[in-house]
Amino acid sequence: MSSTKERILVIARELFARQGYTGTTIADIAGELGTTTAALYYHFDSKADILRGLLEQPMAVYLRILEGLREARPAAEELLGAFVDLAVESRELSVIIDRDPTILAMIDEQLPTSSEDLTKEVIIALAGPDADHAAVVRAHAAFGVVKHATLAAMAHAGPPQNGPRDGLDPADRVEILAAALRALADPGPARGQP
Amino acid sequence: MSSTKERILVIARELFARQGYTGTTIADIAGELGTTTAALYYHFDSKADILRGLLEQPMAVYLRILEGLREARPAAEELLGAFVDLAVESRELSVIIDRDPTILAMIDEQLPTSSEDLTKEVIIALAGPDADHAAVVRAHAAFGVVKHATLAAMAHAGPPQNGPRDGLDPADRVEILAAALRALADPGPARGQP
DNA sequence: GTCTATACCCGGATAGAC
DNA sequence: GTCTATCCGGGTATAGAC
Repeated sequence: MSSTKERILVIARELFARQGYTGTTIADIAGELGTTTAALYYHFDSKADILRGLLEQPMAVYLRILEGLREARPAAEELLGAFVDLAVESRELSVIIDRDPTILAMIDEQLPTSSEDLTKEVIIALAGPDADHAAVVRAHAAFGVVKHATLAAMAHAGPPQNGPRDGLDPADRVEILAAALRALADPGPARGQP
Repeated sequence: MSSTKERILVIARELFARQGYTGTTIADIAGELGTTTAALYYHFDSKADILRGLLEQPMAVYLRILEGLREARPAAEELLGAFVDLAVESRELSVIIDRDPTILAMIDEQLPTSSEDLTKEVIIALAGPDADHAAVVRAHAAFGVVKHATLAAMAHAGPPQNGPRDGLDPADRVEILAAALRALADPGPARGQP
C-alpha cells in the first residue's frame, strides 16, 4: 500500500512545508527515507518532478473549482467554502505555494492560464462582474480570511496529539466562513449622513 | 544622497520581492548595480547582511507596535491600522518575509522573542485576553484581511504609471480596516432560535 | 571603491556495478 | 531498487592588484 514512491511524496511534503522547496535538498529527503540520493532518481526524474507529484491533486481541484465557477456562478459562501476545503486538503502545500516565486513560476509554466489571471477570476466571481473598486478590495479581504484563518485554525488544532482528528474543526469552518462573508459584505453608504 | 550602499539596498529589495531571497543571487544584484560581485563585499559582509539591512527598519516598527500593545491596550481598529501601515511601508518585504522559511529563521535568530510568540501576542490583543477559541479564529481572520487585502490593493494601484502616488489609497485603507473589523466582530448567538 | 581571478562548497544529477 | 563514485554547474565569498 505504501510504495516507495508514495513514501517519498509524504516525506517531501513534510520537508517542503517545514523548510520550503528551495530550502530542502534531495539529500534531506533521501536521509529521511533511509537511502542515498541516487535511489530517489529511480522513482522521480528530478526534484521538480517530486513537487509536481505533490501539486497534481490540489491543482486539479483548484481548476475544477474555477470551472464550476464559469458555468454555475455559485454563491459567495459556496465558493469561499470550496477554498477553505482546498486549503485543508493541501495545507502543507498552501504554505509553500503561496509565495515561493520558484514554485509560482513552475505552476504557471504548466497551467493553461497564468495563476494570476485565475486569481483574478475568483476575485471577480466574489465581487460580482459589475463591482466597483471597493468591492474588489472586499473580495480580496474575504479571500485573505479564508487563506489565513484556515491555516491558523489548523495550526492550533492539529499539531497536538488530538488523535486521528486531523483536519479543520467543523465549528471553525463555520466561523471562518462567516467572518469571510462579513468581510465581503458591502456595508452600504455611511450611516447618519444621508 | 544615494550612496552605493543605499543603491544596493534598493536593488536588493526589488529583486528579493520579485524572485525571493534564495532565488536572487549576488550576481543578480551586482549586475543590476553595474559592478562585479566582489564590489558588493566591500559594502556588505554577506548576502544575509544585505537582508538584515533591509529588515532593520520594519522590524523596529513591528517591535514598537508590540511594545505599545503591552502598555496601552489599543483598540482593535488602531492596532489593525498600524499593521496596514506597516504592510504599506514595507510591502516588498512583506512578500518575502511572510513564508520564506530561510528568512523566518534568520529573523527569529536575532529577535528577543520568537516571531511565532509575537504573532500570538497580536492575536491575543485582537481577541481579548478572555477570548474563547472562536474569537481567536476571528482574530486570525482580521489579521488575514489586513495582510492580504493591503498587498492586493497596492498591487492594483501601484505598478501602473500612476505617477508619484505610490502607497495605499486612503479610501482603500478605510475599506480594508472596515472589512477587518467586520471579520473580527462577534456575530453573537444564532439569530432566530432563542 | 572596484577590478580579475579563483577558491570552495554544495546541490542536483548521472554512470554503472550489484 | 539501491549502492558507490563522480561530474557538473552555480553560488558565496576571498585574495590581492589597481
